[in-house]
Amino acid sequence: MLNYSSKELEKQWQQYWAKDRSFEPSEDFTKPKKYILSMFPFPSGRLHMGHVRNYTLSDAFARYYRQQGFNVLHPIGFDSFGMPAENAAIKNGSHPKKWTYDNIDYMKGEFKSLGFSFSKERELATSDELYTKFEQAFIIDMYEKGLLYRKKGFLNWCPSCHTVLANEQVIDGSCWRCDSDVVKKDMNQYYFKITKYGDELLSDLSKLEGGWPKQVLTMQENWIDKSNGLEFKLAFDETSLDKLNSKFDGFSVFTTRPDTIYGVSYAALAPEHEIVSYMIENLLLDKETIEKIKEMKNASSIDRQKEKSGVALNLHVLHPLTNKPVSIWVANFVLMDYGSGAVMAVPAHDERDFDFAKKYDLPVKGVIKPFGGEFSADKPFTDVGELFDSEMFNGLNSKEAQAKIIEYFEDKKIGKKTTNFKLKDWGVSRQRYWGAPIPFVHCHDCGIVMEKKENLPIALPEDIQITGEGNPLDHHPSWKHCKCPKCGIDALRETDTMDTFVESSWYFLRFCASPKNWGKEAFSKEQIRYWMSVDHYIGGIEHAILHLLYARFFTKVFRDLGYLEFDEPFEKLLTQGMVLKDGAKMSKSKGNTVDPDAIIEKYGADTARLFILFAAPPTQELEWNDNAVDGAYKFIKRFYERSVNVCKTDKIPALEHSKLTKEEKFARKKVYEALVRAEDVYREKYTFNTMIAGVMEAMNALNLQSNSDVWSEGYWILTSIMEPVIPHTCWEISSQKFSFKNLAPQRVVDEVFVENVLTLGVSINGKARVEIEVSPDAANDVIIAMAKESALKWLEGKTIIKEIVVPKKLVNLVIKD
RNA sequence: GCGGAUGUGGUGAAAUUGGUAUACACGCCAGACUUAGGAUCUGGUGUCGCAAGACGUGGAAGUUCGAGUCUUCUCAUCCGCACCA
Repeated sequence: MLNYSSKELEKQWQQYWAKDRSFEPSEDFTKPKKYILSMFPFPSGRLHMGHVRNYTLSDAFARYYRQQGFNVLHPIGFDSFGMPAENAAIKNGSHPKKWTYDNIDYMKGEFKSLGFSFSKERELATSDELYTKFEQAFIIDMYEKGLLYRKKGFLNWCPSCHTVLANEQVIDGSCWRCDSDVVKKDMNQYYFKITKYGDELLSDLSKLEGGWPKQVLTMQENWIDKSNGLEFKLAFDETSLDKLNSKFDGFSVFTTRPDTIYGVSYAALAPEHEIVSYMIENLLLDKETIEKIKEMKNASSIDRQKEKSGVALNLHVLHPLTNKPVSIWVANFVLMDYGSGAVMAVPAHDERDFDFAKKYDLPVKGVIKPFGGEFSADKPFTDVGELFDSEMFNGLNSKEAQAKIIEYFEDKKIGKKTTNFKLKDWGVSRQRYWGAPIPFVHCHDCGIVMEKKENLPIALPEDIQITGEGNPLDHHPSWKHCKCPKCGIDALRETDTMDTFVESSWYFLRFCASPKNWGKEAFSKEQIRYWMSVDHYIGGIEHAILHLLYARFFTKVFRDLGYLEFDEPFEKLLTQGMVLKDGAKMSKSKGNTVDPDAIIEKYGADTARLFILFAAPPTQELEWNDNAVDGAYKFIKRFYERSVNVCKTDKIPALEHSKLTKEEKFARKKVYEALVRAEDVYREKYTFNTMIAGVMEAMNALNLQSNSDVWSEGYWILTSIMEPVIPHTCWEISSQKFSFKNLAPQRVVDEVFVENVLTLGVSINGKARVEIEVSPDAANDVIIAMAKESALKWLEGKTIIKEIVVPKKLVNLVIKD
């Protein structure tokens, strides 16, 4: 009698794997490879069930491909810069570095106790100085290429985190991390020129089709949101020019509907537009108007969306085609950071322009009517239609007119075809301590100067005061004082640090580098060529835009810098569902968390892993169920204890199928069915739940017979299938019984699927009625005759009008009265 | 509003891709063994019905010999984006 004791058994194998260095990738680049990557964690302190699910999935892939003979890279690291470390410092006085690395140590222990087959030697933390060193070098390269620049802008500022946020980090007008209302602030900051890659980031999404979930592709597409249209200038009339002291001769606008241009009845500027600012500064507007504009500017983005409002500026531009005067307004629905911050307004054919016009009683001039219908000024007509009141363009349909009008503007050199993206440049400076310093120096004479690469890394000082007020680097007595790398005079270091999403934008490349060269280079082209791209990338859907977009951007930049030779980093993306308890996402505030350590303590790692993979397919939400966890434990226990029926052997037993009993044949069939299913699951479906169900069925079938060769063959295969899921138990069985020989590719034996009797369903008018047993080579007319005989009771007094035989499945008889 | 998904027993979920709906597991019911246990084993378990049988994959229609699966419409839930000119 065997006794399953998860604790001893698991510990023993974890020690074996550590000692044996079982999971280190080989440096032999002639072998076929698989790069299996799960999104690395922030070292928050302890793993939660979402992590466990994530790494259980990647581990299953990694172990499967190792069995199949691939050279597998399955690394892990820690995305270890970031605000929670600093917040912990503010709260309880610990140093962010200590807090971070203590957490990392603890979490590494958890990885081990879960039996994850990560490469130990390639573990890294992005806050390691060696990592910062190469990152800063890349930043310098990007600056030299003009892909990083500094400018003043209206930035998203989180008053609670005391730092700026990228557009991607503002969710519904709130901070993605702490949920505070984000305000706009006017300040200097560094930007990555991600918009330069807007077109490619969009068009290359098609290369990912099939490999990435559709949802993620759509989300990225919507985020980048490209639109084509016409950009042209609206010029002020004489009176307005005078009013503005000839400081501005006009402003440019962008439209995707040039076909509606004859319907322009006013134009509107964003409250932040430079012309508006000029008028306010020079008191060209009355006090009341200025107040209203200030109100618009200060409104939160949510308030700003509630109701349209605006004020007239008493300025006019001339319509570019008709030369008629058009009044200028400031409107809250015009956004400064899209297009040029100004729009031509066509209330007759645009919902927003219409609402605004109604409120301020502005003219509505229709120029497009439905085909075969008339324009009505009651509501905007936004569909495709036929142009009228549009001079030489009358009668065209609006689609054709768009192209013709753009052409006309280009001919006359008064406008041009333009593409606009909703995607903005990525603002990366953060006014916080625990991040990678931006490696630039401000010199009075030379301006912004790059640090010399040999001086990298620019490391963080450790003796800092973290109070939560202001930027600790800025307040440090000596750190920022330095010499200008160019001219040598006294200068100041940049005290902003980088957004932590910069680190996660290239960590998957760093993993490709052999650790023995980590000090010398970030990675080599040869290593990258071999390991990339990532074959399976597994993580949460919450990174659909942020991390995955930035990582794609960096890949393209690195390609253009000559560091690599491909366009997309992640071949296949698997986005796992959330882990729920009582129908809600597990969270500390709701008090519905399940601690992985407690589950391991009670049942062992294999139970946790089995439950997680069995309870739901990976992309779906997973509802935690204590009873079902118990069930998973019982299965493993049975699986282990019944291995007493298996004979020790180092090759798969040869069985003479025809001599076996019915039960023995059935057991073999179930075992090989499970194998076929497993191959399918790993190759394309990833529905581990059905694979495990198959193994359970096979176990149930094995139990119905007692032939020890059938047991041995069954376990030879089942332990191989299950090793990626419950590795400890399977290594134990495999070492006891098979000297590990079965942890290798398995061959499907077809003879077990050959039946000497087929059971067919007989249905009448598509309705299942009885079953008949026929020989596999029975002719259709014999089958039909048998079917009729078996179904006599339903056929009495009816006429059969059609007979259908579906081979190996069923017979359908169609009857009528 | 736009976009993406999902909807099957008491529960988590299967269904070889148009061929006998509910595999596997949890739960529940009954029984066996008991050194009484939240262990193990055996059997049962979609709904209605004594039964024969009828009904049954959110709802309605359609295509088909045959639909959970395909088509159209519709309802509900979840997620993402949202004044983008």
